[in-house]
Amino acid sequence: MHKYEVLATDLRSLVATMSAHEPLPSERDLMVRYGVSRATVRQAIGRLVDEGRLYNVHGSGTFAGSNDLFTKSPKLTSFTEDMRSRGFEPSSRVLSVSSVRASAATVAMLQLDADEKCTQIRRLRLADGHPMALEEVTIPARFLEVEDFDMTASLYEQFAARDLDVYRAEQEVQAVSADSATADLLGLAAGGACLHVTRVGSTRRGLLVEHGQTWYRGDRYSFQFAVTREHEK
Amino acid sequence: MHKYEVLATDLRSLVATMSAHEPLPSERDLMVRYGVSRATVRQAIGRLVDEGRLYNVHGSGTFAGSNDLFTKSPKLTSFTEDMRSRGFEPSSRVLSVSSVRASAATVAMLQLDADEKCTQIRRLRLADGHPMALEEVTIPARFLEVEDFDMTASLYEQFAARDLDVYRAEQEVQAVSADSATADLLGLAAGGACLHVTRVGSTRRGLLVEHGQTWYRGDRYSFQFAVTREHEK
DNA sequence: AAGTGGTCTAGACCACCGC
DNA sequence: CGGTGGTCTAGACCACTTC
Repeated sequence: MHKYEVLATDLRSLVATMSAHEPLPSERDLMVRYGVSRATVRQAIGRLVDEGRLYNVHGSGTFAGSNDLFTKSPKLTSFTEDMRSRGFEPSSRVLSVSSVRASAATVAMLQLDADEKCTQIRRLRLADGHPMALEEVTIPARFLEVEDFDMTASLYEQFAARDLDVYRAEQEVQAVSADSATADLLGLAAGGACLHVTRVGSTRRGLLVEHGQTWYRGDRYSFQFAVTREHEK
Repeated sequence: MHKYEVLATDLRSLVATMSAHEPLPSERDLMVRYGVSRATVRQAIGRLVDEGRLYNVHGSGTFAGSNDLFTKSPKLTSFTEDMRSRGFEPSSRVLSVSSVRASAATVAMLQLDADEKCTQIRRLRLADGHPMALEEVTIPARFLEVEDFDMTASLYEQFAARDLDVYRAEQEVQAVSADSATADLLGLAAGGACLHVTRVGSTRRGLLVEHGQTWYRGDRYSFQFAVTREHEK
């Protein structure tokens, strides 16, 4: 455990007890209190600023953030983590596991050879036993063969076991009307609105590992995140 | 212009000429080349990592990222900026500017007093002259009075003129079916899918400035962003 | 073992804010 | 003016990868 992590953890607790716009002790104050250098203090504070818990005002101080609603910045989460954090108990029903040749879209997204063999998994994702999303994931077979897929384990665990941890994903979100097959599976009226998410997952080293599509029930699922302006002021 | 910004700009150009997974010169190399300290080099590189242009591998090096499609992290943009970056020419048609009492939702979102007077603006947003989104923004009247709203200027410019630059926004995205009035305005079939975005905008100091709702045409608008795992490894 | 990024120190000066 | 955060330096040692 590094010093800035210890400090960041401490500050998180401190900030939790503070009200909005209340000032944090100054950086120079914190460095003597914790017996660390200012760079270390700043690294810890920077972390909390990224999390939306603090904000800096040049020349004035560092202050507690204002919103406790959904302060978090967007993070890569699995369906399981996502549902747990929303207070649902996740489960899933595997609809099919098959060997397919990559579609043109997958070839482009994952930069594959034309018609490369892939493993495709379709799952119905449930929250507290009710359909929440329909998911289709396509993975180059050289990363995961059909016969190696373990229906009882999470996909990301299986990636991790192969040293293919998905670290970064690019997502595209769109509103669509459910076709009848999708609506059926999700328990939605035909033509009901769905949140359609396309995802390309890659490892920390940029290896493109998975191409996923998910259709979330529009009436049960929403997606939250914070955005900021890039320029500092 | 600070040194790390100069370096970051230089590195952005360099990275643009590199192919995926190609190694960047080492940090120690860059510090002698540019005559700066290692901390400065790391600040510049850190910036580019945040932008998705580079990634670090502890013990091995820093490398060019892999995707040129939509590498950017989510940023706060105005409709105007958003459309321009997609290659459309934005315009808008003001539907109404009115004085309203804050709805329960707005009161909660902006932490207002009950029934506080607000200015509400409804606009149809166009891209290349075609309807793209319907937008409704509610602003406490103490920030912007109805009679002070300038229909010819951008809303964010008017905020800026009052030192109320929106720096951070929390958004919630959902798929909904358009009601008939909305569908009419957007030129959509009744019940067509819309991307519904709720936004709470705040200044750098956390002052809650605006509560907005936007309905984007599902068939013309999508929303892209990258996410990463939070833990470093 | 050599080279890389990750953490950390103990300073310094600058830019900005509030009194 | 004093205090604050923002930038920068010139080191040091650690952890990790590669050979």
